[in-house]
Amino acid sequence: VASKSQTKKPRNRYHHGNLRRALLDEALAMIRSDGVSGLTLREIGTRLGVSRTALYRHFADKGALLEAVATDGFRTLREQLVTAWNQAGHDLAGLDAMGVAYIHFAVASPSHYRVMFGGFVEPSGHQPELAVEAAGALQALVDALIALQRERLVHGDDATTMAMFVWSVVHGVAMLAIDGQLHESVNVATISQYAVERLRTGVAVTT
Amino acid sequence: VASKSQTKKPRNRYHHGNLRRALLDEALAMIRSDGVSGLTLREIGTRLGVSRTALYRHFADKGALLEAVATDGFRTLREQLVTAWNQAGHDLAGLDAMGVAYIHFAVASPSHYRVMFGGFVEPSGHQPELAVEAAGALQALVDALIALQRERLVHGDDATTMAMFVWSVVHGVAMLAIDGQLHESVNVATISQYAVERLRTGVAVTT
DNA sequence: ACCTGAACACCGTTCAAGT
DNA sequence: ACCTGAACACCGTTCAAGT
Repeated sequence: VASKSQTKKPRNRYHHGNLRRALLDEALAMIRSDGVSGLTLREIGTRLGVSRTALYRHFADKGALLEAVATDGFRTLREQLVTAWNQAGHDLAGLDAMGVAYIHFAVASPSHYRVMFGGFVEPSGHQPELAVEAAGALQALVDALIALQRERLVHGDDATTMAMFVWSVVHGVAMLAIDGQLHESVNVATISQYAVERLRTGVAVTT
Repeated sequence: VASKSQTKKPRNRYHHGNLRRALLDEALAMIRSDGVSGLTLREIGTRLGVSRTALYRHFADKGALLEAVATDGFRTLREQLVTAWNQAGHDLAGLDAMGVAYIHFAVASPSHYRVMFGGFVEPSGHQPELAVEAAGALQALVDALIALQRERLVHGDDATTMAMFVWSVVHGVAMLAIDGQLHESVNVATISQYAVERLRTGVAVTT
């Protein structure tokens, strides 16, 4: 733990301990406080006590930095989905928990979430890592649905199609919540609960 | 019609026929071809053969221009939703048609759609026109659901909550499609159809 | 190998001045 | 009232030069 906290204030050192990680963390902090449009490469350098151009040793350009931010987000999202699924038990309640966890992630880190889905990164990009992490987050959902299918708890439809649908629902709720587009009479908790219930009704096998 | 096409190439005129409308149209054209990040106020002025600062006579700043673009988008979206609802007949098939029309609008004009939902405009803004148009688009959906409730075709749940749920689903599908996040084995038509069907299952009264 | 400082091209916005 | 040209502050990025 001590060796990691060492990289926190690395001033007056020619060789930066782990500049790439520090740049990424600072970018995340700036995005969180000032939004995506408030992120400037120059300010990152200033805050880290490093030249404005030092960043280019670790990222090709601003787009590559945002790509790394998005990749980091998908990794975190997958972890939280898997945790929710495991903690709730591998049943329909687990599916509910994943939906809630998904929306919670987006609402808790709206700007980070927007970098992942706001069109800032090209999905057809040559960087495979982003695609791998994004696919991994979706796979957590597919795996859960397959497990539920095995126990005859959800329809036997194509699992990937079902997963895309479930993802669409929680993604839609999350985006509307972030954008402040939810009608005043319908708060996040209400619509989340309603969505999860209707999701279950639409997907689960009626006994 | 002739009087409108007159504003198309208004060069060498001190008094511009309808500069505000021309600025908005040019902004839409630039967004469509180059994306939101490709929109620059300077280029708009150049293309219209007008000073770079002429725009500030009609819009407070770039944000106000984007706000107008978003407002325009919500107005078009509502029109297309109402048209779909009316043409398909005021029944469950009409609800399907609205869902398809919604996704079609987003996929056909991805950058315009992103301005409406990409966090570029503050929903808490002092400009009431944007909020009015956004609420109007949602209202088209609420009205349809109320009509369906009257005929006992959908559940008697709170219509606004139901509308927010339906909106979330089509919004989620649309955003994932625009972002290119749909899994390769699931194209837009497939997930749209699946979503509309599951939506109906989740919302309709089971006879 | 990694970092620096100056420089370049570009942008949104302001403002005194024109008609 | 509406528009213009010059100017200001800011940004991403490049590049020869340093250690």
